[in-house]
Order: sequence, then structure tokens, then C-alpha cells
Amino acid sequence: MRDLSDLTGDELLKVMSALGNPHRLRIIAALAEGRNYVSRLAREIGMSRPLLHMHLQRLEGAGLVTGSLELSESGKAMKYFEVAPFTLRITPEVVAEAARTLSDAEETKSGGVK
Amino acid sequence: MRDLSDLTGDELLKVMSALGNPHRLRIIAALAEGRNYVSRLAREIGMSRPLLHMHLQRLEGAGLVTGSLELSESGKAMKYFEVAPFTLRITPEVVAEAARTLSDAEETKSGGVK
DNA sequence: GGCATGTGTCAATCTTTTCTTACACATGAA
DNA sequence: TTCATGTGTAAGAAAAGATTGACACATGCC
Repeated sequence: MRDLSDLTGDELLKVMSALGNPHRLRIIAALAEGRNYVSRLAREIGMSRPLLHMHLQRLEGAGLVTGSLELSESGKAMKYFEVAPFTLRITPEVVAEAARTLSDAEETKSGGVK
Repeated sequence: MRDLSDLTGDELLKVMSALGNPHRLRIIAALAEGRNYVSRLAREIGMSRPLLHMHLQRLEGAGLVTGSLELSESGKAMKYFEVAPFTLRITPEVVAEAARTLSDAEETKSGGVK
């Protein structure tokens, strides 16, 4: 079980903003019932595949779900996603501590400090 | 200590998106060190007052901070803010449970279902 | 009165996210 | 080959969020 306790500010930010969207909350809820592949999940929760793809990307980037490309028996490539069991405990103190390691304005936005 | 455990989907969403912004994380961090009034806080963390005002609004709406208008000794109206001691524990199960009470698309956005 | 400080808010703008449509490529089955 | 299903992504439109600057109004003080 991944313990999201001492995340850096940037990581915490990524996790929180990933959770700050209704679709993504529903996606996590859906995956909590079991792993699933993109196209099927898209049909089940009634969302376009490209859109779901984008949201899954964001969730995976935050480490909340994990995806793996697998070959079905029939030989088709299927991208399965599942929730990454996590526990996140947030308090003002935790936020204060994390805020200390917030990169200026997320600087170069992706890479580290130049 | 406010315990954010069984939030409705909409409430959880509000909290998470409130925390999904670097400025707001810093604001919480700053207020964790003690209450402060808007203009001063704005100077201390180097942010324009209208902007800080907006962020505080969002944080208060999520129940993470509370503000109170007070009269200073000199008679000036000062708006003091402080963090609302909270504990938030998030797991996939918590998200799944909360997702069940997510209003369609937050419907009318503010009021409940028509 | 004029200046500094506090409050609040609106309008316009810039930026970021979100979402759709359309495309490309692959495989199995009819 | 054609159809159904799977993958991924890029371009552009639409919507939401962030930010600035300019107001208005209040009080204490010189």
C-alpha cells in the first residue's frame, strides 16, 4: 500500500489537482471495483475514449492508478488500468510541510530546476 | 478538529480542487503559522490583494479556512483568516464512496437539485 | 483636506483545462 | 477485403480558472 505521507509540494499538488475533478473521482471509483481496459471503461462510464485517456494519464501521473499494456488471448493490445492502493492523510501541518518544497511556479513545468 | 471523513462527493471535490493550487497550498501554510489579515498576508506572501481574496474565498468555501471581520483597536475593519484544523484521509475506497454522491455535473453548480 | 491603510468587487484579459472530432495503426473474424 | 475492436495522438473549440488594474468606501493621523 503506497503511503502518500511525505510527498513533496509538487507531488502533493499533482495528487490534489488530479483528484479535483468529478470525472476522475468517478474513474477511480470505477477502477476500485476492478481493473479494466480503456475502451470498455469508456463505455461503462459513458465518456469518450480520448477524454478518458487524458484523465487516466493525469491520474497515472499522480501515481493514483497504474496502467499496463497487455496482449489479450486473441492477440489484441489492451491497456489495463487499476487503482494504486494509496492512503493520503492531509492536515494543515502536512500542507505546511509540503509547501516548503513547492518549486517556484513549478518552474519549467515538468523537468526539474535548470 | 473538523474531521473530513464522510464528505459528499461534491464536498470532497470542492476540497480537493481547493487544494489543487500552489498558491492556496502556500496560503494554508502561511496561515498555519498563525491567523492574519488579508492585506498583511498579501504583502507577506507577495500576492495581489484581489487575487489573495479570491483564493481565500475558495478555501473558505471548501471549509479549510475561516474568516472573521473584526475591528482593530483603531477602529479599522480587518478581515482575519485562520486555518480550520482538519484531517482528511483519502483512499480509493473513500473516493469510491464519495463518488456515489456526486451530483450529475454539479448540476446548477451551487444550489442543489432542482 | 490629503495621505496611508484597511475592506470589497467588477471588468477585461491571459492561461490552463477540458472536450470533441478526426486521424493513424494494429489484430481477429467473416 | 471489409468490419469490428483495440491502441494512441494531434488540432481546435469551448469552458473554467487565474490574474491584473481600477474602482468605491471606510478610518486614523498629520
